[in-house]
Amino acid sequence: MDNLAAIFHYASTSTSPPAAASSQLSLNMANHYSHADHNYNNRYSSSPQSDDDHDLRLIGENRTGGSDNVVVADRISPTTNSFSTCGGDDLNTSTASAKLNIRKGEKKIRKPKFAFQTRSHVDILDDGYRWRKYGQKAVKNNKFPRSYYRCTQQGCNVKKQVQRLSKDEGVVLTTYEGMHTHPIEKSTDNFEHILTQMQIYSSSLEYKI
DNA sequence: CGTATTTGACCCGCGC
DNA sequence: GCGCGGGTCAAATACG
Repeated sequence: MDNLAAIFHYASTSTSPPAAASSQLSLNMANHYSHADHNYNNRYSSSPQSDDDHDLRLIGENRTGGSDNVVVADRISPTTNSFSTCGGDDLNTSTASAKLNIRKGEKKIRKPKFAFQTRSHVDILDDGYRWRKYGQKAVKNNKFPRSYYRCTQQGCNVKKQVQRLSKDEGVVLTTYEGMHTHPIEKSTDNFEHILTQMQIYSSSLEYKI
């Protein structure tokens, strides 16, 4: 999970204020994809294909405008090494946040966005949160539509976009926007649970030593 | 019957 | 100003 740690570090050192919120968001992201990893592998563990050993790779930061930045990561198969780096082309962030309305006297504040490319056969990766779909749009130069989701938790304004790349149909690009204001919903049988148990176990070991 | 999804309309920013 | 593309709304529909 070195790459995941790299993403965490990268995001937490981004210039988008406030740094604390950014750090927490990136931590959320790490949680997200820990879950995605776990569920994905569970779901396809019986698959004869062996390209389920994914790696999450940070492929750059897409910064447009003042404070709108997108951390783009890429989950690749180390066996085939066949990831595409078309995130910059297909992720149009110049207008993605244009709808963030400004009321009178308010300054335009763009939330940081974090995008991940995931090599997956399914569009919807189970990241542990409950999402409600509120829109779908055709994307230019892409035969697959982009889906828009909002976190169903009341008061939590986190959004995500999911789209499959037409350049590489095996790659799903997920863009998160905002920060969850609540704990993850699924509490059992997920990677975070396992991680927690591991931490408890390791700390108890330290205690014994 | 309550909740989630679908989908066309609408809004907004941007480039020409 | 106009058209285009992206993002959101909300009524209709589907689903459990």
